[in-house]
Amino acid sequence: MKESELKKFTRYIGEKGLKSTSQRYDIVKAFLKSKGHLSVEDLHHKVQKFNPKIGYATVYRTLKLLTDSGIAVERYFDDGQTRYEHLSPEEHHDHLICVKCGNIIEFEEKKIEALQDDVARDHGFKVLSHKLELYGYCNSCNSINTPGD
Amino acid sequence: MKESELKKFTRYIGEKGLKSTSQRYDIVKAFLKSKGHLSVEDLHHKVQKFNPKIGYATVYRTLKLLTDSGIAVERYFDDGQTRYEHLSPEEHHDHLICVKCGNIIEFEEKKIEALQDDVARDHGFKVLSHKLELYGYCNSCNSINTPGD
DNA sequence: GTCAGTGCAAACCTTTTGCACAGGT
DNA sequence: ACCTGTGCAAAAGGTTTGCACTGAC
Repeated sequence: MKESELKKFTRYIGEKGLKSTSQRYDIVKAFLKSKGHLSVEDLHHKVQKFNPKIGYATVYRTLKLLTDSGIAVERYFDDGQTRYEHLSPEEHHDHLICVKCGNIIEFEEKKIEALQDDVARDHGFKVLSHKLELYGYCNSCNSINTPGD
Repeated sequence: MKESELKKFTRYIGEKGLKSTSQRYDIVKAFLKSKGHLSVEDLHHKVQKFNPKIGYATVYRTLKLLTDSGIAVERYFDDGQTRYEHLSPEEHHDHLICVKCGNIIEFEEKKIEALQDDVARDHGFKVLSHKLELYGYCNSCNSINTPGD
């Protein structure tokens, strides 16, 4: 029995005795509607359409709630901004990142995940989440690149 | 034929027509002597012992050179500081990170790397480097943790 | 009515940059 | 002598925090 992410948030708010405010719901809904790797800036911008008075601080604070409630995960790429993406254990994906054009391709590989679990077990580690990023040249950038050097 | 990392730096400096200054060598040597994931703060502190006048700016600038010359790689964990570690393709390692105590365990798994190459190939991607981090509870934190949530 | 949540601005921290001086070439 | 590199301090991002006001309970 799978509950929607919005329900999950509502439940989290309830369990923690937090208040359900319109700002929080605007932000959560904007987040859930989006996909990919949202920066705080992105999300703040989207939320402005619902409620132009919402400030960065509230977005930051709500994003923390989303992270704590297991709906979102923080990601650190190399652009100096923390980005947030949906956490859905069943459809976890990893990233191929082109260092030339910055394009990010998502992929999924069950066999790698299985091996990860093996490694973790060997170290007595209980894995909650993981992050796998491959950096290199994507197909198009690779063909431009001269192989000799 | 494998050259030392210091030689590699010297060569890089020469090729680019950059100047070899004592500050640069102090920083590079301090970096090469260290292991693990150095923050700029860490490295600055270490370098102070050789030359107390070296400032943060020079450390940052030299670390960029180290990155460009393929001696160091930047890493982004979740503490808001960029960390640098040695790049040695032959002895690449990945990380198990305890979300409770912050302990970082390094590991290496050739089979995972092989699968990564397969995935990359499927996408026409030429991989230069990668980053694999497993987040969870380490052995000691796990035993403290009550399994029944 | 109380107390957590919000919005704003200031504070903070890491990283970058401008500029005058130092030092490698 | 030239011109890059350095050190300092200021600036520039991104993120957090203090505080008075708002609004959920």
